[in-house]
Amino acid sequence: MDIKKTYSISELAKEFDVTTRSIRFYEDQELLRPTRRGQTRIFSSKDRVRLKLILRGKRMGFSLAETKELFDLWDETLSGNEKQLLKMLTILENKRAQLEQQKNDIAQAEMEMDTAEARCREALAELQKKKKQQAPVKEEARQTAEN
Amino acid sequence: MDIKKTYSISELAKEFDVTTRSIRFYEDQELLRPTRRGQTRIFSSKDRVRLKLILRGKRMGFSLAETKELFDLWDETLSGNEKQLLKMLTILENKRAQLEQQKNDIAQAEMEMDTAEARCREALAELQKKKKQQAPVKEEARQTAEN
DNA sequence: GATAAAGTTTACGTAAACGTAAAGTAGTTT
DNA sequence: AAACTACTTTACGTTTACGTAAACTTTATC
Repeated sequence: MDIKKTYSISELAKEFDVTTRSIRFYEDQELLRPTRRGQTRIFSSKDRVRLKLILRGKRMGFSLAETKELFDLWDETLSGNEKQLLKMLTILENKRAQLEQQKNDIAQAEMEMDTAEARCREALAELQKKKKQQAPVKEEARQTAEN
Repeated sequence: MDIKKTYSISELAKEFDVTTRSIRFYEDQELLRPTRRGQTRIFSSKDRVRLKLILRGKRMGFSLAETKELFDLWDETLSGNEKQLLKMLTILENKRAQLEQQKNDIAQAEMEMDTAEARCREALAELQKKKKQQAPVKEEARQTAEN
């Protein structure tokens, strides 16, 4: 199905640029459930997907506990009990609200960064003007320097 | 001219739903710089804005250190040194890249939540069908119960 | 068969972001 | 004046998410 069936710990660590320590920690917290050959961990492509989700969750500001809760809930829905299904739906709604908030936050931040950048560029332009007054440059030289 | 000139610590705490402990911590970390009347803190509307920014930063997954760095850099640009201005511009570019990443993450998450929700609803529909088969209900009764 | 390479467990350490007493001050209400 | 309220400082405690070192095993290579 996927590109590959199993992965070693360092393969995953390299691919996602995390330490093996982190991966072991995620297993300890029961976010990953690798099998074993001897004492060596063997990760499935499902584990790989989960790792990807964990890291995306982190970038979005989710704690490992939150992510684990989602994983567990999702697993429970697969053995479809009605109560779990309904709970999952409400949690999904909550998460959606969170995402909306984040989108607003990002939009705001982008606007403020626009004005901040504009002010920076203005200030820089001012400095350039002063420089020119102090040390005016011949036209020919300026043309090449502006490149 | 804002709504008000100064704020007490508990006013801000209430407005933004944080503890006074947190606000004092932010001051300790030099993200806020309230003045004092005696030993009592007095927050300006600038502090209020910064608090808002701090909290938004947190929601976006920024550490207090990151936010402080931005504050400090911004302050330095106001006393416009060229080097600082250029540094600010490059940092702004980095932040923009971060925001792009976050927007991608959010979009991905939304898609996956869509499919997750769909599966939940399907599973629920299946359960409803089984229920009906086990205990079929009279039409009239169902009509009112469905409300 | 020595040695390196990649894996393991155990366990103490750490940075961030507060929580939570404890104990004191300053103003103001009864 | 006693009590209440809002504020303060000091300082130790806690959770999260790993870092880091020490001391093995297992497997591949020279």
